[in-house]
Amino acid sequence: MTKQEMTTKDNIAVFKALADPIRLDIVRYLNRLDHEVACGEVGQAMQISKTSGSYHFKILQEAGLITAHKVAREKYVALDRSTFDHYLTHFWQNL
Amino acid sequence: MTKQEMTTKDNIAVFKALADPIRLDIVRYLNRLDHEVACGEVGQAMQISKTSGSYHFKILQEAGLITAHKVAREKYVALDRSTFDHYLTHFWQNL
DNA sequence: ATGATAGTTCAAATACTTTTGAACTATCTA
DNA sequence: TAGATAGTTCAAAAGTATTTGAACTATCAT
Repeated sequence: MTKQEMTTKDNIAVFKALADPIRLDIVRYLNRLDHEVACGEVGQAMQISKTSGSYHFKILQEAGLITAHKVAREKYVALDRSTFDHYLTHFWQNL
Repeated sequence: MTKQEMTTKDNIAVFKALADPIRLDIVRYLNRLDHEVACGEVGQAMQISKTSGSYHFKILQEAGLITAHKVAREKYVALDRSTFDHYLTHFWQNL
């Protein structure tokens, strides 16, 4: 996706995803660890149910804030720092 | 407010404020103009009712994203770029 | 003083987000 | 194969956010 193709929609999805205390905690956790972690481990650390975890990871993923890949039973997630950089760090450039 | 006093709450208010298409449009408008504008002018440009405008400006103001001061009947608003810089541009430092 | 303009407040209505538990798929371990 | 574990999906319930119109305050112009 090029800069010219950026829409308000993308922007909004990113800010919506970050506008929640649980999801911001997940982001903090993944940032500290700085490597792939299974959803279950994160969910336990956040003390949320697996259903709630599944919901929040989906929102972060759809906003492009995390990458995910499944290995057998487990889904490993990590921050996609390029998305943070694009929409936050370079906010004024991409507004 | 010092960096040490930053709470999740502030963070969330900023992201919530930006997680709305109308408010993001207001931010774009104020960014382009880059000077104080009366709420009414912005509201007209956004094609929203004055009640809706009042609501959205309040949310932006409470998040610290705009400054406002009243001159007689009119309320003039402008972006508070330091808040954007703090929470967006320097996101990782203040996470 | 009267009438218009800028903005706020309130409460009701609508729309959207999040949580919950049960049922489900797929994988693992014994 | 049976039972456990990781995660998803669904629908209902609960919780929030947004819009609306009417009533209001304060200022402005005649």
